[in-house]
Amino acid sequence: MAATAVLEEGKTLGSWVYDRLRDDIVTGVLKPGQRLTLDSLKERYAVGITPLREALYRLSTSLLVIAEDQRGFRVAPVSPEHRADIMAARHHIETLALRNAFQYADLDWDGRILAAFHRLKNTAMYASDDATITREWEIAHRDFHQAILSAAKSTTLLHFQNMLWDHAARYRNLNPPPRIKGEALYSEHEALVNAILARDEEMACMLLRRHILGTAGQMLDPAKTPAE
Amino acid sequence: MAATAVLEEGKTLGSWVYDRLRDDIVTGVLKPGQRLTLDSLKERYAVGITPLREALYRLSTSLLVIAEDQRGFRVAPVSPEHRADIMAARHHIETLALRNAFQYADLDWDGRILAAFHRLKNTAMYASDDATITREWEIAHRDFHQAILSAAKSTTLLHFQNMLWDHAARYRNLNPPPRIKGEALYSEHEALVNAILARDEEMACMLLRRHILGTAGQMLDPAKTPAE
DNA sequence: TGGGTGAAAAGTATATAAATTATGTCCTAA
DNA sequence: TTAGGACATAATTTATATACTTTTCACCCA
Repeated sequence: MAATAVLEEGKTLGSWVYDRLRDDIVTGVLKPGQRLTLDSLKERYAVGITPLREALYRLSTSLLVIAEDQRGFRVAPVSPEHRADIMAARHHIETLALRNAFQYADLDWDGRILAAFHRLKNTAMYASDDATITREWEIAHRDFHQAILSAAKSTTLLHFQNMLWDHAARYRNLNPPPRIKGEALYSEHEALVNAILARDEEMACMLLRRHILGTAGQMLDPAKTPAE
Repeated sequence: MAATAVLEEGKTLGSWVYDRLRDDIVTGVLKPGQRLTLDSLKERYAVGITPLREALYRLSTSLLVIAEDQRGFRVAPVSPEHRADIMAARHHIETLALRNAFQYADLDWDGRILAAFHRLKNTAMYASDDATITREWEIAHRDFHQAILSAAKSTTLLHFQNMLWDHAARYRNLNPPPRIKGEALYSEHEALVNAILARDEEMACMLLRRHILGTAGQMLDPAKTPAE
């Protein structure tokens, strides 16, 4: 099971297993609400208990893991309400970060956006089974959205955006949008790029909002999965 | 130096030392940028290295501590720019949370606000030296602001607000506002309470903004310490 | 059925060992 | 003489193994 990821130079086992755990939670390999016993994780990742605990505590602060004193750890549960809350917060935070980015707009920003968009549109979104999202697309997608906000100077907002992204990505992976919707994403991303290149801040914010929250109809039903 | 705080039933040493560390960082006992060697902390708090590391990693996710692989931990540094960023983010997040709270306004909310305000206004802000803020006021102040937002249902925004509060409180403690400014706080808080009781959302948001960011003159100089 | 008991499982903390980073000295070369 | 680099040593961080505590759960008895 364990990916072949290798411990990089200068990194600690704790950081390595932190990345692995976050990844497995976000991709849904570790299920929401699932109990995370140290013994099973120790075996799964082939590391000692100490780095494991350290990684789990780190994840608990970003709410991907729930830690309870004397009772161990479990994957954070999911719910339609929590999903709606995450998406709403993400919309607010990313809008703020985008407006912040517009204040420092320059050609480098445009360049990063164009490069990330180029990669994104040339990366397949669905795996051969048509139901799961590929890892490559997931990475390209994240890089694209980070490029969009990369001119922003507010490290605090960017840190929050980062946290929220993991949660949003988890919901997306747990319930991937239908293929038809997936194809609409291309034009949504493209429109966003064009609005930014044209320095149309209001348009860009509006498009980002729609992109995150989906259309009005979907917003009313928090159980539905809006596009990403 | 160590407070007489005692380990509660059901709590772990790790959680206890986490609270102590956060407290010592926020109150400025542990200085910004200061190196946190495990040996010195082990001695200071009289706990083993394992719970210490777990606590430090938790604090690193909320950016109060910087953790670097193989190089240990240090207290997060401060700067006028970071301070301005924290205050701006706090203003944004708390405004969003306040608007969220207004959606669920009810008499219980009013009651919590009145009770918290009553305690706050009857708690001394400055210690006998006139230069440091008392612990009691700090707690009452935090409780008051949490009461203001307590009707909000967005757990995500409230979580961010919580993180930001610690950072803001640290800056406040590192450079306490002058006594004259401190006395103006009473009326600022009171006006906020009145606006909420009157269900005047726009007024409340405006007052909260001014409360967090201070007056226009102070905003121009990020080195200045606006009121809280 | 319901509650207590005890064994097993799981979490927590310490001490120890291993690996990495930082420090300081000495030597060489300009 | 001094700047720079290599080496050895000390300090520190990281990881493991082990001991200890708490929780969980199945079982038994009332």
